[in-house]
This record gives sequence, structure tokens and C-alpha cells, in this order.
Amino acid sequence: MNPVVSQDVAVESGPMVTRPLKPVEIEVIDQFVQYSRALGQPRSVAEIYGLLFLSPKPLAMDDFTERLQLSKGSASQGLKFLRDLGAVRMIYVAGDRRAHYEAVAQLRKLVSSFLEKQFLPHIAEGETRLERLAASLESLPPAEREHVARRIALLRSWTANGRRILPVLLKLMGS
Amino acid sequence: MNPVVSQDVAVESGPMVTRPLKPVEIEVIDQFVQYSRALGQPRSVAEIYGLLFLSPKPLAMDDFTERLQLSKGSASQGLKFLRDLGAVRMIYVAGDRRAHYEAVAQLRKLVSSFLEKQFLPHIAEGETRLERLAASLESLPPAEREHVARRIALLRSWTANGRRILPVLLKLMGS
DNA sequence: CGTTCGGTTCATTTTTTATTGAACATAATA
DNA sequence: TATTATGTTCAATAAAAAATGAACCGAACG
Repeated sequence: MNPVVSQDVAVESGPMVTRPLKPVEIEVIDQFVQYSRALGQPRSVAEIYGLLFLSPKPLAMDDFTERLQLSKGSASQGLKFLRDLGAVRMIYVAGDRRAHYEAVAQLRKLVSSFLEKQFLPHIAEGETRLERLAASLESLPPAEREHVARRIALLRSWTANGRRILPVLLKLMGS
Repeated sequence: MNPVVSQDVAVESGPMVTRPLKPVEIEVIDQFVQYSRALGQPRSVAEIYGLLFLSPKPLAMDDFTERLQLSKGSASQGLKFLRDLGAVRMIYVAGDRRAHYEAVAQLRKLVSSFLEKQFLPHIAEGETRLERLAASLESLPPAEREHVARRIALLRSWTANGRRILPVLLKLMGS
């Protein structure tokens, strides 16, 4: 509750925020939040990435919990997610025990690892499943059998298509 | 509750299903359900599309509520969603008052309308917003200003990229 | 060592999203 | 025109997902 970025105009009697977000930050973060919704990703993750995206220097967990008003748990989990995705890179800062992060601001990298993490597993699993299925069609009445077989073949062609297109898509996306 | 397609092995003492799903149907529907999760779409919609995808003949609402154990409301809303998406086509069946549907089984069509409905709006909105923002950077301290300006330019290039790539992607996807 | 700091985990709570079902509309039928 | 069949809408409910925060772990510091 009390998301830092929202449509609401004012946060009434809210908690003291040491370094409140600047208008630019709010706008850009909200932009990332929009995209995250379209992609079915949690808002906190988008907020973290957005703040980092605009920051000229690496940030540590405290920065996220303070400025975005997130719990330690959310920040930790969100950063883990972004690390696993390769959307964020850990940075060593001399004389500071804390882990620091910077955004990996390469569309290609973001898209590719997102697709790899989010879709390839499903596609792979679907492929083996459909192979199995295509084999076990004898048990259907002949009338249906042919139609169903065609549909399954079609579905398989879709996943094949996906695999074929992915690399081209990434190439098209430049650096 | 009581989803027709699930990992569970048995539905114990469940309600009488007149025309229970065949194993092939369960598998294929579950496949669509998997994809729908990755895309952040409700399971009921995937179930409807999956059942229709395999059906050799057009189906009416009753078929969905009966065979998938959905409420009338869900079936109605799910079909509306699929209609709006162009994933489903209405079919007139002589001597039957009910509306019948058949699946539009063209990957290209599905992907294109999904992206159009789900992403283009966000992209468009983001573009105008970022234009506005780029203009109002004077209020930032000069040190930050340059970096932020670069980031915003980058973000804009991303959306431009998206627009450029979309048609190519669709072309690559064949019919 | 013992203490503090930075961070992770995970059971609980909160928030969001999807589903239900009853009330309502509308069109075909008799 | 009354009746029934078909479908939609939407407030209430259920289910799923995300956020919280306290307990915990381990490494650095003194």
C-alpha cells in the first residue's frame, strides 16, 4: 500500500521520506510500471529497475527501501529477480560493505533474457508434450482423429516458428 | 475453483459432467493455459480457446459452461475477450438460435492483435509522456541533467525500436 | 570471540485479479 | 402479447499474487 508512484494526487500525512522522488523519477518509474503490468510483472520490480535506470551512480538496497518505500523483503526479492534476469549488475564500491547495483540498459539483453526465462521453458515443455500426444491419437474415433491431428500439427508448427523467429528478432533489435 | 484442467489426478465426488473432456482435450487445453499464464491472461479464457481450437465444429456457450465447468458469466466474458481480440469468430448455425464460435487458428493474427491490444497503447502513451519529460529537464541540477537526458533518449529509442520491429516480426510469422 | 551490519527467507497479511451467480436485457417463439 | 431461450452486466465472493516484517544467517568489524 502507499505505492510511491500512483495516479493519486497526494499522500496525506504519509511517513517522512528522506529523499523523495523527483518528478522526472516518478514519471520514468511509472513508465516502467506500466510496461511491467503489460508483462504481468510485479510493480515493485519495475520500480526498482526504473529508479536504477535513471540513477547516475550505483545504488544499494537501502536506497530502494527508503526512496521507494519498499520493505526489505520486497527489495531483496526484486533485486534477486532482476539479477537472475541479467537486468541489473552488481557493482563493488570501495569502502562500503553493501552490495551496489547498476541497471543493464540494453533492450536486447532485457528482451532476450525475459523471453528465455518466461517463454522458452513453456515452449520446450509443450513440444515434448505434443509429441507424446500426436502418438496417442489412435484412441480417438476416426472422424475426429484427423482434425485433431491437424490441430496438433499446427500447434507444433507454432512453437517451431517461435524458436525460429527468436534469434532474428534479437538481431533486429540492435546492440 | 475445481478447474477442469489441473495437475491433480482425480476429481473426487465432483459434479456430474455430461460430456467430460477427453485426454487429448485436457492436454491441449492445459497447454494453452500454460501460455496464458506466461502472458498474464486468465485461465478461463485459455480454456475456452483451447477447447474451441480442438473442436471440429463450432461451439455455443452451453458447451463451454458444461464441458469446462465455467459459470455463464465467465464464459460470456471470456468469449467477449476473444471476440475483441479476433481470436474467435462467430458462426451462424441454421435452425439454432444460439451464437456459435470457431477458433481463429492463425498465429500471426493472434500475436498481432494481442500486441496491438496489450502493448501499443502503452507505447503510444509512453512516447508522448517522454516527449513532455525531455522538455522539462531544466529544473534538474546540471550534473544529473545530462545523464537523465541520455536515459530518456534511450528509452525513447526503445519504443521507436518496438514500432519499427513489430511489422517485420509479423511478416516473419507467415500466414 | 561477541557484536553489528547487510542481506535472505518465508509464514502471514494485504492487495489485486478472476469467477460466480442473480438480476437484467433482448430477441425469438407460440 | 406473454413466455421462453439466450446472453450480458455487475456487485459480491473466492482465488491468486505480491508485499510485509520478524526470524534467521553469515561475514566483517572491533
